[in-house]
Amino acid sequence: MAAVVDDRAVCCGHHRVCESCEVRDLAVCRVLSPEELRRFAALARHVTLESGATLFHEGDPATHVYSLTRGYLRLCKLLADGRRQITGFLVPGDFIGLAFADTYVYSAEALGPTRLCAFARTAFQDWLARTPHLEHELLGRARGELAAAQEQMLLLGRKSARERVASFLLAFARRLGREPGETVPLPMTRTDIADYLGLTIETVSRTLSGLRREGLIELVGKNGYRIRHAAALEAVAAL
Amino acid sequence: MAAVVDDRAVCCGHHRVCESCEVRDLAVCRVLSPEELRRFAALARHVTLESGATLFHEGDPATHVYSLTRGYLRLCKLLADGRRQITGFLVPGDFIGLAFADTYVYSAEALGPTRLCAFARTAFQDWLARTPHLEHELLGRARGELAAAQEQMLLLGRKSARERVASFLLAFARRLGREPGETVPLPMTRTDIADYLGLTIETVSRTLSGLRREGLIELVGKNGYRIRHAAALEAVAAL
DNA sequence: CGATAGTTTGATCCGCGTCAATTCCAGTGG
DNA sequence: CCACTGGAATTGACGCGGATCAAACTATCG
Repeated sequence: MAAVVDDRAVCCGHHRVCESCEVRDLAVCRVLSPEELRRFAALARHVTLESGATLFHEGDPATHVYSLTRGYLRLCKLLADGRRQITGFLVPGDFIGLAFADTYVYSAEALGPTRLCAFARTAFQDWLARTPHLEHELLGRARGELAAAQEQMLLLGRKSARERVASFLLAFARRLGREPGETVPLPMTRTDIADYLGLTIETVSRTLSGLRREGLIELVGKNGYRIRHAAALEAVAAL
Repeated sequence: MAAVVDDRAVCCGHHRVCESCEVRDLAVCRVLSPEELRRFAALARHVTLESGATLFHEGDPATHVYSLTRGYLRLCKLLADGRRQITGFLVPGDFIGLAFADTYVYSAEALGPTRLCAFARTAFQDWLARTPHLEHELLGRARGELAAAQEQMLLLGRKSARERVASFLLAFARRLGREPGETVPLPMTRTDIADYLGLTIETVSRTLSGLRREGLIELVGKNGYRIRHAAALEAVAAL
């Protein structure tokens, strides 16, 4: 694994414990008292991934859970012949560990330079069992992810290519908290977008070009975009 | 709503409290002490649905959560123009309330005569907050549903029609705990299967006929099937 | 029986996948 | 500064899997 673990950086990723920590919104910390945070910090280790590195592989024994503090991850599932489905993109503040128990059910790969907090899974589970309000917080997160997963099933099962791309652009902008009109970064490649939307790279490219030609969006370099007409794009998305 | 609520049937759906109750495996009860069960029972009401009835609609305020005791439900999401995606089928023992908070994120409809236990959502949430090990149980359920949802995304995004149908037949048989070779009931219509797999009714029908012609499965009436060659079917499913 | 809803099967069509050829950049080195 | 290079993106031509349209068949229920 290309992950670099920094054992000395005992940090839960939350400013109440660690001044140097860059994350503002770490699920597992938000609901804790200072005393709880101190004990919690002892469990955490910083992990750094370089661009394209794999955090863990689908099917491997699940040794850790993580909280993403910087950068973006893609979660991938593979078929035997290499076909790939990306089940989600993670942004800073997301927790990794809601969907699996003993083995990872997807691979996690860095879209660029990435930082995480890692927790040994068994220790985390033990600690979770003694911290009911944290479990409550995680259940809320799971709720949101389940609803999002079902929205994605609707997209994959019933929407056209054009509707899929429009839905994605709107959802990703909202995910990053960007106002309509602001530039949204696209940390993933066209291939990643295609594998997330159940399309091919060519169809994604053609569809983006079409939306740009029609003035609904603006492409900012190759790794960013801006929504010009949110209402029109929402109409295309068939929400 | 076509639901019939029986106010006198104070029953949590678990035999330890209610002799007449038919369910064997009710998530919200399994982890409770007798005393907890008694208090819990006061929250529950029996609901009966006739075939095709709607338990609740997508977008409505979420007033209740449920535990399915008898029959099968489909969970549906609709687009404005009527396109439908079924995000899951529920079988006895399943809990309904993991994916939504204030409003239902899908509609729930009975595939046949159905019985449920209903719990007022607010009361259930209050009670949940005071029962950590129940929250733990629900988090485990959410974990399983999330993993299943991601498997379904892989199916919808990347599998061919043939692979989808084969995957569905295998997964549904396992879901009902049927051994390979046993007859599996199909309580849903071809339309339901199509809307679950992101296909049309014609494609589902053609594909089932094809698998039957090849001897991989046997169709038992129109509402049942038997897997003749599990290994071959698994190969088709591209697991 | 007829009526109705669900299913199967066949013929045709089209959106998106596939294959192929440029084009566009971000590096990198001279 | 420009030339070169390799990976990513775009664009075009064409074909196929599954959707659509149409019709016949089956089962259930009055």
